[in-house]
Amino acid sequence: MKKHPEITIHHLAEVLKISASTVSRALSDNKRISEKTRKKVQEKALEMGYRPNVLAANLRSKRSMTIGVVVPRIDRHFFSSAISGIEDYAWTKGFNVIISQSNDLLFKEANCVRTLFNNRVDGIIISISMQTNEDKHLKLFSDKNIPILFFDRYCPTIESDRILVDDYNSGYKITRHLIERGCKRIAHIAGPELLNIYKNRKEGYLKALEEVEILPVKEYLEVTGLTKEEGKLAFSRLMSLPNPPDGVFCGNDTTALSALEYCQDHKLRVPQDVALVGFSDEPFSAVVTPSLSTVKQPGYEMGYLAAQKIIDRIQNNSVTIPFEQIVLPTELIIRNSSK
Amino acid sequence: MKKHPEITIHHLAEVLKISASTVSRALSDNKRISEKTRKKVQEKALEMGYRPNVLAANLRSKRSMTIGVVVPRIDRHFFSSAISGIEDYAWTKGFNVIISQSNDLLFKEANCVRTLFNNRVDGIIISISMQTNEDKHLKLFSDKNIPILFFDRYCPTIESDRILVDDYNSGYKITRHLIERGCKRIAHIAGPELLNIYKNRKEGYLKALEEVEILPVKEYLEVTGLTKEEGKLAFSRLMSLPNPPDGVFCGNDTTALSALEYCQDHKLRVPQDVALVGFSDEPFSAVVTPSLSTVKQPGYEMGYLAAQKIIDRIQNNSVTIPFEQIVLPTELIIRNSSK
DNA sequence: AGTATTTTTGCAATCGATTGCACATTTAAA
DNA sequence: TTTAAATGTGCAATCGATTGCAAAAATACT
Repeated sequence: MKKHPEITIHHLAEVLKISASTVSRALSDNKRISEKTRKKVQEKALEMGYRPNVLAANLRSKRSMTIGVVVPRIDRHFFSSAISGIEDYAWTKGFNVIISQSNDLLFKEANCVRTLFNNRVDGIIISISMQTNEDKHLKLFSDKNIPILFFDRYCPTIESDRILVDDYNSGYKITRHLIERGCKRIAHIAGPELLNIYKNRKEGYLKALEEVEILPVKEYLEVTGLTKEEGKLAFSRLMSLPNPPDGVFCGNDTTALSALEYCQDHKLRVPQDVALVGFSDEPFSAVVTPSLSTVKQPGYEMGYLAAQKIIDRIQNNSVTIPFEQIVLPTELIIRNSSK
Repeated sequence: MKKHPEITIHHLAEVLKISASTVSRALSDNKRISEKTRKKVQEKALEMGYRPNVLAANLRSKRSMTIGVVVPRIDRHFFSSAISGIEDYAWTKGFNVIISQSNDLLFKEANCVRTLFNNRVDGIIISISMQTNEDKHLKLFSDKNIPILFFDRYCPTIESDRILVDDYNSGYKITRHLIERGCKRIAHIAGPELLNIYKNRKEGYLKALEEVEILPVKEYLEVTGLTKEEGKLAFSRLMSLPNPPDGVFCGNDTTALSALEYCQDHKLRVPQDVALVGFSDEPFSAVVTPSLSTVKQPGYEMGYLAAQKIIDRIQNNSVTIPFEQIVLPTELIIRNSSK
């Protein structure tokens, strides 16, 4: 007797003395197959330990049931939460999630995108790198009409769905908060203008100042890469000014933390001497001393929503559905660093 | 003229007036193709924007160039670091990484594993859930001789490669450290015995006590699920003992943090009244006040190594290579919580 | 030139599932 | 009973690349 190392529909067909097409249809619950044969086939399939060959099915149907994800770094909490959300939803719909990280480098991002493209993912969810100042690599997808969805950091020149948070308002709320607690000289450590998220945060900041008729001071605006090191440098520049700020809105929690460290080293009291607010609500923010005021971004929810949106578009890939830009609200969390 | 929405080797063959097989061989640098035609084909391929159909190739060659990863939660720093390492290496070798999370639930883990199996991943890297007390679902892989590799949390009944850290020694080092700084009554908040990592940490703890002839006190050993809540409860039980401990080795940083919070709420000084040590070196551990002593596990390196190991096994899938268990050293980081 | 040898190329089957179309069977309607 | 409609099943092509085998072409050797 012949051994069947891997059962195919043809083996089932042979055993059941019906055609492979019937088996295929029976297994996919096609309504053109009678209840009787369907049951017969499914039972036999189970009995013989049949497992469908996803590869073959995908080849034929020209889908891969896979969505690609590109993020700057997987090990950053916001992104891993988002991925968690993506993964949770995708899994329920039978989609796989292939992830890749750009390390905030444009060439690496282009590389990832191309690989995902060659692997024929059905759609791509991406948060672009800090260096991304062109969209050639992304055109690959939009040109071929493969759904692409940006979350958080997006490329404005590509028409597509976007899941964002309200950075403008967040920047505004933070600054308002600093004003209301009595800060007079409010500085902002911003991220690269290239990314709209940072630009918007900055504009929210400026708007809040304008509203209470505080003139923005050029020296109070630092633009950096928002790393720990750059943050510390920027903050030390700020505090070395003849008239240093008494409130600083840091572009993210990492720079806020390095500001905090600077203060500890230089015996500055937070928030008495200078109030600090960060951005993102990293896991450490609630537990540092003093605890760090910040803005909470719903990472998991964004990911979940992103997955919903893109799978929906994959499955109804009509070009008719207009692109949607969903802007989620954020939550200002006031902690001791600015109380 | 006919439009070619997606170029295949057949289109190339047609244009170049050679056979598809030659094209296929030329593209894969097969040595049986002359330099001349090879160049000709490759240039044309580039010119026409040919991209190989990975699906078709994989179907034929019965590989998927994909490795599956199952972790309890993606958004935990240790795991996201490991994934980052896996991803970085796999990418260099042209492998994709499909990730899935078990949420520390056995049934979800079994589900993930089965899906990956059906998707015909070439290998699987897994860190098992806290509930995993059986190995049926993993047998799927070992039975079919598909490489499986455990990292950190492993299933002892499955023969396979493993990348671990030296939990026993870590537990030992932590306890030694507490002893040396003068602690007399040392407690341990342990994780479920089901997982060897926790068992080993506990045994390291016991070994250290034994060495200095401290008799283990039953009440000083708490076994929990190591969540924030359970940690707090366990710690409060410890501190409510008639003779509370003056040093606690917490099973992870999360429980150590909740212990810290308990101390703050109850006006206990750390480390004067009770010294604390955690495990894993979470991002927050260095920045809480007091900063948390802990053990650093090389997450990224473990992931990177895991990917190397499994890809190596996939590519030389001879059964002859004996399974390997790699145990990486950890680093005890002494911070203020136990100084 | 003629044969042996090596190099290069092509034919056709294969991987396993899907699907349009046609044919067969059953059921309903006239 | 006949015709029409509905339901169930099978044939064969298809998705795109790979590969064993054989044939053709190029080269080497008497």
